[in-house]
Amino acid sequence: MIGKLIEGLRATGRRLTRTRRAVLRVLEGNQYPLSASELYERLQKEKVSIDLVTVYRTLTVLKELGFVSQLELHHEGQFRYEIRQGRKHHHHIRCQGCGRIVDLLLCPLKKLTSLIEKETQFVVNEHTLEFGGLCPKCQ
Amino acid sequence: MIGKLIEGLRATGRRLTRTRRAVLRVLEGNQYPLSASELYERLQKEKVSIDLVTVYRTLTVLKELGFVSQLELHHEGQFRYEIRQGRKHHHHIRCQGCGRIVDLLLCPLKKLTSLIEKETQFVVNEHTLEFGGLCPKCQ
DNA sequence: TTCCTTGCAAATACTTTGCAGACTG
DNA sequence: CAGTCTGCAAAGTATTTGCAAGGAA
Repeated sequence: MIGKLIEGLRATGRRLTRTRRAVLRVLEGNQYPLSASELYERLQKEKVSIDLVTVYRTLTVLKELGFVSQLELHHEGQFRYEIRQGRKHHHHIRCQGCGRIVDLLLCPLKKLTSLIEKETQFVVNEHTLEFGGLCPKCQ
Repeated sequence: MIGKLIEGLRATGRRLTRTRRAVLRVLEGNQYPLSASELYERLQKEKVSIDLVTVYRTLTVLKELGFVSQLELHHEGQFRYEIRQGRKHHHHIRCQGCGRIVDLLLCPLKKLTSLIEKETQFVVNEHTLEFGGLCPKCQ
């Protein structure tokens, strides 16, 4: 992914830096979407010297370049970020007990969109769908 | 609705006040869910003297009593509140241009829930579904 | 009169911005 | 070397909490 990142950065007059590389690496190594502060903590554990502000700025850049997507899960009050590059459209389910987040691969909403467009006269560009419940350990 | 409110307040050792009555009235008079600060502005326009903090506290109480539901629409970074009492389960669509929020009456997700429970081993308790697009005026 | 409720000030949590020095290409 | 990037400090936004005065029953 680094190759494409360099390409994307150059194309927009930006540079590949130690911190951008590190943020992308940590995101790639994670199963579930991370918040800025979680990302910051992981980087600290890996002895990567970085400021929280830089984490935010880096995530903004990666989002602009289309490498990550930004999610807002309900009842969280913060953003989360996950690698988007090469991943299919998907949704999430979050455990109300422990907060664990799991991907859902199915998306039943494509058919629904045209129905909603008729009902509301909107042009639908995006949707968010999220489930909440209890994971096996928390039941 | 005031009758039921008094009942609910009394049952939990609370009182009916000028501000609680006013907050409920404004919410009832609105088509779409309001944020705390929007509610505050409306109250000011109606010459109701109230503090923003009290708006938040009142909304919390109304939520606890089940009179309003709290929503988090995406890309907003704030909560919104709408009357829940006597309303059916529904979702929303929000215009990416002007921010207008419209109710959707259909909910296609009941059937999906059991499928997701099988897929993830979670017990599903809630879901959020939201669409974003452009309303007729903003297209 | 009791004790719940309110307003004001301040704190909190997450995120963004300003600026000068550090680093990439 | 030019111009981008970073860290630090500070500001911004939404929301919550502490406390003493005000108000409902």
